[in-house]
This record gives sequence, C-alpha cells and structure tokens, in this order.
Amino acid sequence: MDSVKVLVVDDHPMVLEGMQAMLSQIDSVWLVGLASNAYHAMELVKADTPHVVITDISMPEVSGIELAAKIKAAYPTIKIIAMSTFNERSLISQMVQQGASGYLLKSASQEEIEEAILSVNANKLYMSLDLALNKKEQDDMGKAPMLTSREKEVLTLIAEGFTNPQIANKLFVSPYTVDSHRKNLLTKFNVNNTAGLIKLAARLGLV
Amino acid sequence: MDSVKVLVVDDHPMVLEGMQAMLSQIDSVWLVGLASNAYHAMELVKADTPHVVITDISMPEVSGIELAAKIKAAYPTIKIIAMSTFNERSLISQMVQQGASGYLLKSASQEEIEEAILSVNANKLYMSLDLALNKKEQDDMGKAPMLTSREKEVLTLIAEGFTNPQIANKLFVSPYTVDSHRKNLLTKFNVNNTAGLIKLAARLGLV
DNA sequence: GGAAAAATCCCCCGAACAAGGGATTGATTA
DNA sequence: TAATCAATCCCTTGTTCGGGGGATTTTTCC
Repeated sequence: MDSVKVLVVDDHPMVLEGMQAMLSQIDSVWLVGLASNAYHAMELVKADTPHVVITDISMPEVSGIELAAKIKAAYPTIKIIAMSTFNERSLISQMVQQGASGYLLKSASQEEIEEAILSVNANKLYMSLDLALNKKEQDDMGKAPMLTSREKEVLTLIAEGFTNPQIANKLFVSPYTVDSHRKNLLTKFNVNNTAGLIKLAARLGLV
Repeated sequence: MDSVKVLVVDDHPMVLEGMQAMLSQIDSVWLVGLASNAYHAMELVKADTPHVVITDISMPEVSGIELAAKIKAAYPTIKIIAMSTFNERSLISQMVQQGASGYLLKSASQEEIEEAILSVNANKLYMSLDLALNKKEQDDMGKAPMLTSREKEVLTLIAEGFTNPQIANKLFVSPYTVDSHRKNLLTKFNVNNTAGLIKLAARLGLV
C-alpha cells in the first residue's frame, strides 16, 4: 500500500517540529507539508493534495474548526484529525460536526499518532482515549456556535467591558450595528444576557 | 566557549521531539537528555550534570514546580527554565519562587529558545515576551480580590445569567441588597460592568 | 450572474444596570 | 467596649441592555 500523505497544521513551532520528527519515523506516513496557520494550510492542501490533515483546534485568526469546514467543503475526501491540549475538549464535537474523523491529544505517543492516521485513512474514526471523564465539559460540547469574524471581534470587546457605543466607536460603525451583533451572539449562545454570554465564551476559550 | 548542557523535561512526547529537533540546530547547545517525568529527570540531572533544565510546568504526579524545588535544593547552580502553554501563566510566579530563571511559552520559536538558554546560563533572567506585554494579566494574578461568601454566591448567580430581581428571589432578600453586592463586586474587581466582571471571575477560576 | 451569508443600519419600549448617595443591624475581634 | 466588617435595605438619575420588529448593502461562494 502507498504511504499516506499527511499535512500538519499548528501555530506552535515546537509542535510542528515534534510532529515532523515523529512522523518521519513512520514508514507508512509521508509528511507532505507543515503549516503554521489556516491560510497557509489551504494553500498546501491545494498544492499537495494530502490524504490526511492533522490540525490544531485553537489557532489565532482562523480556528481549526473553521479550517476543517473549509477543507471538507472543498475536498470532501480528505480526512481530518483534530489535535488539542487537554482543556479544549469542549470543541471536539464541533470538529466532528465539521467532518473531522479523528481526535488526538498533543500528549499522544508516536504509536497513537500512527494509529490515528492509519485509522482515519481507512475510513474509520479514531478518538484519543482519556476522553470519557469530565461531565461539565461534555455538557458544554456542541454548544459552541459558529461565530463570524465580526461577531468574535464584538464578543471580545464586550468581554473587555466596553459598552455598545464604545465598541461602535472603535469599529467605526453605528451603535445599532454593534447591537445587532450583540443580539446575534445572545441568540447563538442561547443565553439572555451579557453575564451568561461571557461565562460561556470564557469556558469555551473564546475570550 | 563551551556549549551549554541542556536537559528537557516534558510529559508530551511531541514536545520532547520538537525540542530535540530545534535544539539540535543550535550549535551552542548540547542536549544531554530528555525526560518524560520528574523521576526520570532527577536521575538524568544526577548522571548528566546539565547546566540548564527546561521543564514543563504541569506534569502528572510531580509538577514542574516541585521538580524545580528538588533540583534547586540538590544542585543550586543549575538554571531552570519553566515552560508552559498560554493559560497556565498563573503558575509562573511559583516557579520563580522555586528558583526558576526563565519562562518559555510552548509557542516559542527556535530563536527564543536559544536566547532563553543562553540568558539563564549567563545568570540573567529570561521571560517570554508575550508576558511583558501582557502586564494586565500579570496584575490579575495574585490579586483576586477577597470576596465575602455572600458576594461569591451572588457572583455565581450573576454568571448563571440571573438578573438582580431573580437573584433576590432565590436568596430571599431585597433586590436592593443584591444590587449592593453587585456594586461591591464591580468595585472590588475594578470593572464597570457585568461583562468585565464575569471575564475576570472566569479567568480567576471563580465561576 | 445569482443565491446566501455577513455586515450594516434603523426604530420602539420596558427592564435591568451603573453610579451616586445613604442607613441599620448583627457578628467578629482587636 | 469600640471599631470593623458583612449583610441588609432604601432612593434617584441616567445609561445600557434585551427583545421585538424591520431594511439595505457588501462579500462570498457556487
């Protein structure tokens, strides 16, 4: 069987280096590229047509979740493995929703990584163990809505403690606009005031 | 000048591989060992007498903080660099207290890592940049205001998304009372609305 | 080019909040 | 015992927020 073409996406240089070192020791894997952000990743996907993309979930600007959605939309056959550290498990279900076939902890051993790659390439799901626990986090899952970039912007400013008029000033838009975004955020998070909004956003690592 | 003998401790194989790959590209650094836990680290410290130990802060069983204390107790001349991901900065001051001379984010580039190693080896302190900038967060730390039990109670209810009247109902007190507590919370946290309040509380782990 | 999504802007209304000022009671403790 | 602090309650004023309608214009993507 041919080797599996793999692309790795992570904003931490150390993780990229580590993955490179580990993947180079696996015969059945052919590392075709490393990307430090989603934009670069999309370019490499186009250029290298990998079979499997391993991507960090939380990255600045464009998250792994959004990246997964984009890749799946353009290349449905590419398999995606989400990677994250411990405390971000709440985002997994979203990744799965966006078409991810696997989930890896960054603490994974070489063997686990290999197994994950081969599994998803064979159209199977692969999920890191140690996921069973932590009920509260499980509950949060699926609750993380897809936010537009403007909504994220507004959300972080709200979290900073700015009022609608202040935010409007900063963004050079009408207070009405900010209010619209704010209302959309409340709707998307299914909460009915700022407190609930910020608490959920904080727990999901968005602020 | 002789090369600096470095030992790296981290429970994530990926990080160890990454550090190995990155350090091997730095001439002035001689990587004498990799340890995946504190016990193994102590053995290697004894065997290899490194000049600098780079250790993850959060590890199972024995944390980097405890490891730093042990190393400093037995070998006071060894320099220690703490390493962590973003959201664990609250632990830095503890590391420094235990004798750490440097702090690195896991997102550090090869250049930053090199600078950190050479700095601490020259008896200087090295702190990752993103930290200096983000002085605001530093301030947050350790300065979690003292809340009374009633205030904590009110705070969690606010975070749940309840309004003052609703909270008053739950606690069988007047809405005026709840409002007083709320105002005291705003004052103590030095913020001027609910959003800022919840964000800080969340960051401090209070909600 | 055309559909869909995102971003923008507008209005009304009532409820909730923020900021300022107070006052009283009871428990702790110096 | 005097002082302090926590917890309670009260009032006013102005601003902001939340919920409910809309509408228009850019982007984005097929």
